[in-house]
Amino acid sequence: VARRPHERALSVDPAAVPARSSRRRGRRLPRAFYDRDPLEVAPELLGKLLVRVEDDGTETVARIVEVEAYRGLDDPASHAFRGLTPRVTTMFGPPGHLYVYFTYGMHWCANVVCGPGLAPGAVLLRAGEPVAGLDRMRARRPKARTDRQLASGPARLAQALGLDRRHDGVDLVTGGPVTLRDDGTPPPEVPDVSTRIGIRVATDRLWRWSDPASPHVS
DNA sequence: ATATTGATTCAT
DNA sequence: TGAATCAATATA
Repeated sequence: VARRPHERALSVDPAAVPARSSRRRGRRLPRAFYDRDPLEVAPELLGKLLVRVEDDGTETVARIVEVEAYRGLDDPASHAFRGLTPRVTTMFGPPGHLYVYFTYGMHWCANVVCGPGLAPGAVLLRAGEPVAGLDRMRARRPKARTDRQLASGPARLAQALGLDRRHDGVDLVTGGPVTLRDDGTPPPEVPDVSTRIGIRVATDRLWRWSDPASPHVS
């Protein structure tokens, strides 16, 4: 039985249409994305969306504009370098989980655990551009005098999204309070590359990447 | 340039 | 049990 054009258009299954948030926020990154060396993953994280969903359903979203790679085996600056300790348990687990640590007596920083396999690597999320939930971010970061200061810095980013000890180990892939999404924005073709910040060892490695076009880099 | 702040780790 | 370390921020 032949269908008229307008009937065709109406034959789309509504259940096949992505949910609103999925359409707007793009697609969740699959496990395989993380299951690689952090040096490969890190620059590809630029442009991705870090999405925090609170218990009441509120979303705060930041676009990643600055990252640093840390490896375990051969990287003295990595928390995993000296082997498995209680703090770095998440880094030694499977890729695609969030590793959140406490530093300088007051700050939390969020990392993405990479691979390959159970190799203890991670990418530190150093800065983001606020995309949604700005009011919530401002409330969490009362000391930010401008919106640029909301998430430009690893501890600022974590604070803006309300990330702390509770989120260490959360799975970014299977759906939960924190996810990473690809809305089609490609990483910069030519990212800025530089040495990592705030470390005292292995300072010569060019393992920091940022978006040269973003004013939100730390 | 400097004060802040406390968990984590390793060495007694 | 104690000292050293620490992938930062805010204010001056």
